[in-house]
Amino acid sequence: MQVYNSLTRSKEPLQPIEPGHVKMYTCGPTVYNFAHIGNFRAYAFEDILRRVVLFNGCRVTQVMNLTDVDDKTIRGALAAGVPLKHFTEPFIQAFFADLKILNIQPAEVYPAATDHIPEMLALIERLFERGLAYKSDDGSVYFSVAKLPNYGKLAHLDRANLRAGARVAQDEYEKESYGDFAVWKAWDASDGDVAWDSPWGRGRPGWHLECSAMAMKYLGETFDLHTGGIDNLFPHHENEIAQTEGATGKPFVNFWMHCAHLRVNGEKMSKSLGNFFTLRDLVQKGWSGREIRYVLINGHYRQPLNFTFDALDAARTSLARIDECVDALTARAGSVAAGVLPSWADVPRIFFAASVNDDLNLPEAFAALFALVRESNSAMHQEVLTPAEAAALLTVFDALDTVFGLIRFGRAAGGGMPAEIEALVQARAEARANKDWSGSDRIRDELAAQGWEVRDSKEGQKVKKL
RNA sequence: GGUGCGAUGGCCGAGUGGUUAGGCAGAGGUCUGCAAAACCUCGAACAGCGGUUCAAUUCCGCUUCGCACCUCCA
Repeated sequence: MQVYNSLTRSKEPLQPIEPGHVKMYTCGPTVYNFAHIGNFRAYAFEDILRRVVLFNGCRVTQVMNLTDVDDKTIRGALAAGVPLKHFTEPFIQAFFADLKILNIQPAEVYPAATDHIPEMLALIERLFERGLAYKSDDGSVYFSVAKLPNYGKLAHLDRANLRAGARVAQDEYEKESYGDFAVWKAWDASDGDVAWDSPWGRGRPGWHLECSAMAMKYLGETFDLHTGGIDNLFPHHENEIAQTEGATGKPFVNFWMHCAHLRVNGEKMSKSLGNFFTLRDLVQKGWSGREIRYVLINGHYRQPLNFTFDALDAARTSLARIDECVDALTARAGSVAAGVLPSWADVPRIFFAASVNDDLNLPEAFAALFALVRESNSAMHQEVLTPAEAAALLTVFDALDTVFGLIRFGRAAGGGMPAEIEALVQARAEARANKDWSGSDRIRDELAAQGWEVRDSKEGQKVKKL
């Protein structure tokens, strides 16, 4: 497979250091609130990446950090009047629950920043040894960007052209030069009781340092792949590179991948625009995890994605179409063992693999999926599909679904129908046998009113809960 | 000011120097008592202006508009 590497700004074959085993680090949530769908776009992208690597027969070791100490978590804990861990724990659990709703595969390791303070202190020590860190008057420790010649290689930023952004006041910290960033932040009153001892005084780790220390601990000083949202490219990822390469003198990461932002109704998501949604907001509005997942992975990860309710509607209809096809194939296959695949299935099957391996081109992968749906339906319509072929097609759908993660996932449970529904269906069968069409239609309306859809086919009535 | 990205049919969203992306929505048809589903067919797009070329939606330049980052936003 080949992927777009932000470092080289080109597509390159993804070759892991250890053949057949991709080690990746993905920037995880800051657990001060429920994650929103913009966050989940990034996690869904990383999930697809992971699944495509697995699809290619490689092993994956994925590390996703939990940032459980920073300005926002500290502020939240102080406002709630509880210890930091007590404040963050529910959001960590909510995050894992949300991942399940979206069928995002769990990472191998979820290290929390507060559990890795010793590793962080050791890393700062190494930076001092290399002459890359200095202590300021207020007790904070800064990384000296000027000492690292290739600082800016990821963001392609020229230090001479850096200028103050609007995000942070310039006089906030006591730094030697603009561009230096804190690896250790000295305690102040706004931190409450959140502080750790260090050789440089009480304080807490800088955000960038957390990721460097934890990535190195679990994946080694040099590993394959690091991902995140495009907004993390600078300064976060640039600074991770600076810290790690500064300390080790070795390359940190071979491949960097970044996903574009999500917009909602064509606008940046924001609370004031009323288009700010957490996953649970959408679930409360009646959208399922698989419908939301469909929308999130339906675009290419490097293009901005416009999230709309029309798109969710389209996802619902599209998924129903896939479900109908899979159900029909399942019925056709019966208990027959998979036989030879119909020849027309080869093109979409191969096209699918080529698409996902070309920098995760999911839109094309979906086109392949729908080609299979269309051709399968067509073959069944013409009654030329054998049960063995249907069974073989189902194995193909399942193979594709190892990447999509939504064909077999999250479908409304079939289950039995309540006795009163059963009775209505039975009554309707009798009405139909008597060609009592108005009676049949009346019962169909009644079933619809109770949330059950009935369809007539050659095999009889098909009843489905809506 | 710097560094990048983008503009595709009613909506979402790929891709390509010449040949149907795909999904949703829409139109017509087949099937059906009707409906639904399914199948078949169809219409509809490449922001604007130049340039290169036999040929440009695709390559180049400019313009307009939009987005992202420029020190702790996925």
